[in-house]
Amino acid sequence: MGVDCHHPESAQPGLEGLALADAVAAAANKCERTRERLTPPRRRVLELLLEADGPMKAYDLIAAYGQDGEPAKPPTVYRALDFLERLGFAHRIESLNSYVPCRMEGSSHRAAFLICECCGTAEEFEPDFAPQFAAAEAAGYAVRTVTLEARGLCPACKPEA
Amino acid sequence: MGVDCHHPESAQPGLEGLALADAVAAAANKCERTRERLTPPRRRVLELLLEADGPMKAYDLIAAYGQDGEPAKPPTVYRALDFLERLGFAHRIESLNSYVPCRMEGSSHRAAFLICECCGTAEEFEPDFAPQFAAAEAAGYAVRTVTLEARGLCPACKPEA
DNA sequence: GCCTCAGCGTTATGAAATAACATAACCAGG
DNA sequence: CCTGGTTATGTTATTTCATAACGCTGAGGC
Ligand SMILES: [Zn+2]
Ligand SMILES: [Zn+2]
Ligand SMILES: [Zn+2]
Ligand SMILES: [Zn+2]
Repeated sequence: MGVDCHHPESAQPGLEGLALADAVAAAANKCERTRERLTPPRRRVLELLLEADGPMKAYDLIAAYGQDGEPAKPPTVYRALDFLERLGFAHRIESLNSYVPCRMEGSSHRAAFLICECCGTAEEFEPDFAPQFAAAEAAGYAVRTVTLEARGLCPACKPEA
Repeated sequence: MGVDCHHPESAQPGLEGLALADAVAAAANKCERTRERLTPPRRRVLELLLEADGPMKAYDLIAAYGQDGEPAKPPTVYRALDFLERLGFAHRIESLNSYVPCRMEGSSHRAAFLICECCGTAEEFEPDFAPQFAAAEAAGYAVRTVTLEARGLCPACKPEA
């Protein structure tokens, strides 16, 4: 991952079996409550994100889309990603051109990530934007969204303390 | 720019004439001090960034590269951008796939941007990452770089208070 | 001088995202 | 029902963004 250190694969195993089904069901419930539709392509892309061991590229999703090995057409996946982002079920990581399922409980939140340059994991955390937000307001800005991506080494990949 | 409000062009006019020459000369000096080479393509791309009224896309730079109208080849510009980023003369804005010249005085700094979704300006500011940094360290992460991009409306484009 | 290597020019290709338009499913009102 | 507005999908093609690979050149150390 750009830094030469060779740790095993991602420390963030994807969901399987029941856990996966539960996560999808939770999303479905949330959609019902807000009268949004978790249609087949949307559900499929959400599954793929949840199953994955780390951030997925759009074209990884496209390739993995069909259970029979048939890829999806790009718009299918990009539309599903738009939906999942809008509902807060997934986040785009700008600096990786990649997508992850949301790992936070609370519904609407501002996402931020700690990205390991060795093993590729991207851990979501709940940032405190107070200082930046205050600075922006002071300058007269009306902030709508904030992207924060910190890159470095995760505990597992960090050369021992 | 995604939000329907129609303000005039970017509020960040590019440099011209003397100011431009000064800025380039300053970069050249800094390179000399660190034994880095501000070669013609690097200088040219820096000029283009400084002249611009706002964030420039890589292919905008490619198109504008030749004084005679001849575009550059993509690698020429991407290499120059890599250099300028490395030296701190330019920054990439991930959420726009765009580049801006560095507007801050201090040499090595962590860049952050306030991006107006109406007029397209991207104002650089010096963020205080203390809280996020502390949180990351507490989690065992060794943070190397941080990307922060806040999107919203600038004072000029904000519906009057 | 000679070597080394960073930088460059060039061709080609790969990766990421969207435009545009036709079709199909959903749903509320009549 | 059915009909019209709305939302979502299927499909083709294209655009936009970025890098691989290779050979050449010229600056600077010895
Ligand atoms: Zn989240
Ligand atoms: Zn790691
Ligand atoms: Zn800067
Ligand atoms: Zn503005």
